[in-house]
Amino acid sequence: MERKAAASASTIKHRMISDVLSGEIQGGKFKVGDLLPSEPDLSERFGVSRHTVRAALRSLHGLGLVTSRRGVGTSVKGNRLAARYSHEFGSADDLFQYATSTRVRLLEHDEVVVTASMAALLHCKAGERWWRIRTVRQEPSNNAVVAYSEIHLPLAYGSVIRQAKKSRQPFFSLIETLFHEKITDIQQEISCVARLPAAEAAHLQLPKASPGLQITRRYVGSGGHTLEFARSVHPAELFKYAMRLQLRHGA
Amino acid sequence: MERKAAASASTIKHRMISDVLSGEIQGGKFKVGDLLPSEPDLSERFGVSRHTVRAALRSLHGLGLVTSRRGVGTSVKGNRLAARYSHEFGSADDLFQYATSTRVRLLEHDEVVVTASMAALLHCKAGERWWRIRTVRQEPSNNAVVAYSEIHLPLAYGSVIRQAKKSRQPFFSLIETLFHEKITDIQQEISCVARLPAAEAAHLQLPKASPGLQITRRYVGSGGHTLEFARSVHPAELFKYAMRLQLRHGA
DNA sequence: TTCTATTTGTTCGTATGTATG
DNA sequence: ACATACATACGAACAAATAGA
Repeated sequence: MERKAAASASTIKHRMISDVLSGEIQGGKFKVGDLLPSEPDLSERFGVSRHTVRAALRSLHGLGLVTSRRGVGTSVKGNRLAARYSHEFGSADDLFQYATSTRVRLLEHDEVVVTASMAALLHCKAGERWWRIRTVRQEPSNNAVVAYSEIHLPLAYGSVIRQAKKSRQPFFSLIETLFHEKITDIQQEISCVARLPAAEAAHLQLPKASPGLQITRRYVGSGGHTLEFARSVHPAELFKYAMRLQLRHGA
Repeated sequence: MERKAAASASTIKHRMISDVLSGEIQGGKFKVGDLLPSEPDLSERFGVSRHTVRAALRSLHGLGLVTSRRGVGTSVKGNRLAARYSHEFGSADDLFQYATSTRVRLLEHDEVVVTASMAALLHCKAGERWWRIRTVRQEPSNNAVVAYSEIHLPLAYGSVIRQAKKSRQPFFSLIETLFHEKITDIQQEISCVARLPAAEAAHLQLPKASPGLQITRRYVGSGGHTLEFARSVHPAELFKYAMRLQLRHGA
């Protein structure tokens, strides 16, 4: 009831004009780099005030189609609608949406020699020695296990493991502060594992060969090297990864 | 225009005003949900024309801090500007990481009365009538099914279904162009379904009760209403959702 | 229910400032 | 110096949506 079906027949002038111009840009009448007619010229063409033309151009600017330079004119920047959606975090901690409500427990940590397949994930050479840490996350109320994680750290950062036991901060956060590193990039993959390995299913208190949600994250420092690699598995149904992607204006 | 530090020491009136208001919002003088003073009131307060106030508010709107409703006023939408990590897309299409390589096939579409549980997902009232569309996505090379989707659209947008068959564009993209809507928010949830319903498993050419990766997305327009709701299921192991979160500079 | 006051949205006109070529 | 083009800013009026009397 609140939405009218009259779609492209807008009576609003500046929108009509931006529609026409947007169509002409996407249709190729104005190519990328071309200068659009000047604002007074467009005013005359469409029979509207310059103010209205500017409102239309502002909309095109918001769509990323044109860019204006004073003293020069308005030129075509792109011919495809470029919206930008972003998924933003206050900090990397926000990745762990359950972090506040759950408790982490360190199971074990040992030095391992990385295999070829693991090396591909860590972006390092096979045969290198890394720390491997195993943890579970539990709901404090009923002790239900919500995550089993396997974390790999470069040998140099081993001291954060002790710290983590005391401070309860995530590894990457400790690495940032203790080693003056800066996480500039997080590469994350989410997938569904049809049959969890027996050991992991056991940690999650699930029957053998249960399915699970798997999330892998590689934390990359400013130098491009891996600061931490984490793989977590979660019981199916119990865990949900929610995110919100918002349109960013003024790209 | 943006030489550099012109932010707070700008002589441009509308910019100065947006700086002040932005500061007051972030400082807590106006809380989220609060209504800002009306445009005429702000004109008087700052001693400028309403036109200039509107330019300032437009800038705040672009920053995602406020939202305006005709007949009501301008209210505060958020109070934070700088997030550190962001996951960006060129467009909402990029959510479908496989979209370019796969082909979508429309199975059926019908009008349905939304149940109470569905209404919660759609953010509408139970009993409303919506369109429901079922599709599958196939790999062109071997015809393997990579996704089964169930899409809900408000009745008013039914015309895009015909269009989708011809133009092969996603529904939300057609709604944007045909109805002058703008997707400002996408709420996405990723989870693992332990046992897919029989019908869905069949569509995915999987054995009964197979696990699957489920992704739900709610596309929200600028008015806050749902433009499209989509639920997709993918075969386990076959599908991976990858993303990259990058540190934003200047934060 | 109808009416009215309020508030934002659209559009016009006009004038001046500032960067470019 | 000059004309051109966009940027900023003022004033005015009406339309459309909303909320409350």
